[in-house]
Amino acid sequence: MGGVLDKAGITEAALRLIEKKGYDGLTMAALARSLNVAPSALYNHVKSKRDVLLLLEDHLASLVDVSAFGVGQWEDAVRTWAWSYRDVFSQHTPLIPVIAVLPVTDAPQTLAMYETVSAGFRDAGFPEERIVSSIVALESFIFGSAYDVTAPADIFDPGSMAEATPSFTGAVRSLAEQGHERPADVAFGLGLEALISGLGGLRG
Amino acid sequence: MGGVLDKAGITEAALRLIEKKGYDGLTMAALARSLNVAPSALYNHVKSKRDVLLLLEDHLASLVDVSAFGVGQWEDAVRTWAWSYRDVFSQHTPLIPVIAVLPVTDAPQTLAMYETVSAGFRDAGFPEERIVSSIVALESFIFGSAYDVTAPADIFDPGSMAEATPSFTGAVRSLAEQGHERPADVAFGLGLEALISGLGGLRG
DNA sequence: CTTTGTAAATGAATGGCATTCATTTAGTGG
DNA sequence: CCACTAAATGAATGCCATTCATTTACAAAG
Repeated sequence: MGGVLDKAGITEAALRLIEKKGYDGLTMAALARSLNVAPSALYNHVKSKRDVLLLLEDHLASLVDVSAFGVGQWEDAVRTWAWSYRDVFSQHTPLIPVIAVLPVTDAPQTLAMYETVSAGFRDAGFPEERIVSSIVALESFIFGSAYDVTAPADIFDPGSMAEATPSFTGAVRSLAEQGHERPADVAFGLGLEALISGLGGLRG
Repeated sequence: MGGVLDKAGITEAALRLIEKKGYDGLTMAALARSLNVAPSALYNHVKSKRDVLLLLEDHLASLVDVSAFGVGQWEDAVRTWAWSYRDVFSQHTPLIPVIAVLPVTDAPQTLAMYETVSAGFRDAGFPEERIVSSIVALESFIFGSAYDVTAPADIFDPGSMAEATPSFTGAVRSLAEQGHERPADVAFGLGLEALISGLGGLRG
């Protein structure tokens, strides 16, 4: 009865499970069941559940669009990359705490993404010693913004505290009246453009 | 045997516990033990463990330094606030997923922080409909950067993949040689200054 | 003082979870 | 045909949050 299982199959099954049941439904038991296998069988292929999350993360990194680096303007490439990166991970926020502490050695697709992005920054004229910091700054913003996408629409409703917080209440109301675009998208666009123009100034 | 427990006491005990054992050590059982009480007793005062995390979050919000708003330049106030905010939550990253989805109604101290910051933005000349988006953009960056502080030093070491990723490897090396400051602080400073100057341009 | 009501604490259960391990099964190369 | 190895099994472990029927302590009302 050798080997219906491997890392690719586990990753795929995990993705299907998450799509159907969300991250709460992603248990080792459920994952095993979806593969018609006993839970303990999974441990022949992954060391722990964290390993599964790591496989997922690296797979998702391969979905991020880096194709604009090397063609056209640096600004446009960063824009495309950042929006795509945020969109992918906004569906997978439980992975963010994992990524944040994940050594890139363990994630080849993620490393490949960094390579493409780094080359794009270098070719755009960034001094070498600022490249990693600039990417990290953008990534931090992207991860934070990914959470933002999942927030409930009324998260900023001050409720009964409205009178005590006039400035904030007014600002929230004003945005709501204005808003056609998703609030999370407005904030992301605003911050991203600020980062692009600010970081762009570091080029030699 | 009425009432040795209340929300303030639970919050304080939880903070002490986290300081000593980290967030892995923060279990309802351990929290109860630290208060000399049975685990089930906690449920007379909080609805769930998530409630405890919520109490913690709101307490931490009160530690964020907003004192610079209303005195001096908007830029300086944002800088002080943002660094302080990041420093506080970099010690409490497990709360970030909670905050991200937390309606402000349930967190009075957090709401108070937003009020002060909003007023600072308004007084600095921000159009009302951009205030919330600007704050959200900054907050997203701050939360993402808080994770960054906790990352291991060698997180970007490409290991055996170094030859396959020359641009990235070079950039990582270059930063390491350069660096006296903590890498997370460099990236945060870079991104924050970019956001401050980019968002500052929205003022009327 | 006693009665009555209420808030708070108890301890025993429940169900879910990741993980471990001794054992079995099934192929593969000598 | 045998020996080795990789993979799957199912039963157990230990930790966890949460629930609930029951008891305890106290305070206010008669």
